[in-house]
Amino acid sequence: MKTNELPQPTEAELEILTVLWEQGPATVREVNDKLNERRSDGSKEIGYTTTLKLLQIMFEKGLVTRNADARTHIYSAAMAQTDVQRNMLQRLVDTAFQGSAMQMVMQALGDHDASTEELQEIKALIEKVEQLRKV
Amino acid sequence: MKTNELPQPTEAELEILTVLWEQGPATVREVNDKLNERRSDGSKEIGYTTTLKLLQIMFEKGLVTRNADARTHIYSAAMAQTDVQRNMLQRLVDTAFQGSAMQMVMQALGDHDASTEELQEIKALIEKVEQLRKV
DNA sequence: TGGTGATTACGAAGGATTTCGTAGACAAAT
DNA sequence: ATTTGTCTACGAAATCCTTCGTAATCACCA
Repeated sequence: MKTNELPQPTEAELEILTVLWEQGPATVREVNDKLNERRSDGSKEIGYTTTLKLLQIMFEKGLVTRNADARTHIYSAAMAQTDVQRNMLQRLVDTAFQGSAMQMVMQALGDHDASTEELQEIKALIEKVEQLRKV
Repeated sequence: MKTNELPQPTEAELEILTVLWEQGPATVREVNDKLNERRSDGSKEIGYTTTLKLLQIMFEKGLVTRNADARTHIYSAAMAQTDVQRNMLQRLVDTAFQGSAMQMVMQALGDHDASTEELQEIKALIEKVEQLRKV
């Protein structure tokens, strides 16, 4: 397992991590079931051994930990969801927005319909930052 | 060339598109040179035929167009930078933020140091949206 | 005890991405 | 005309990701 590297989960790995973040520690069977539940669309079912193999690889990469005391192992996400989100977002900003996070934010605000509450929340955050800055 | 599909440029493809967006239409040689210029780090130089092959593949995918009138072809980005940014951002929001663009915005605002001007810009945008909503 | 079902480990196939070597065509210069 | 250099096209190697089949192991229970 490499040290000191940012987690760069792939598409399938991110799906599994999302399940673990939502459900907490889980067995392969539980992860696989959840994965197929949220696949309500017509897409093909994911085989059990596919999920198993992915979790084994993720374990080697350090993306998950596992408790192998019992025969049926229990897997857990190795890092907080917000940390992974932060890294993925940073990567997108670097590669697609030439490092300009604000340009990205402007685009997101323009494209998406924020609720009144969300806009208030963002304004509040901005004002908090501004207050901190004035002092 | 497939129709009606969202552009999903890979890492290397995005780098090439960025060059084309910055420079405008360019030859393989020009793209390759720019690619290696911006690689100021210690990473290995990209070979000419590597860039050529990528542009040929991108042409087949419809990511770029080309003028093949002359022996030396001229390549252009097939879509606007903002459109590609929009798609990539949407994809990240869907996969990593469970579709919550606002959660993503909040995280970006929290993580990055926005300048006072940028914060003003964002506030102005929010207020514009709110005004539109009141009417 | 012997069979049934679940679990892990392993390997490998298939596809996509990135890389580059080589061959053939063409143009300019000597 | 021959050489030299640049360009395109093509194929293929190396790597990664996703998928699953198979074999071995274990637990349970009839």
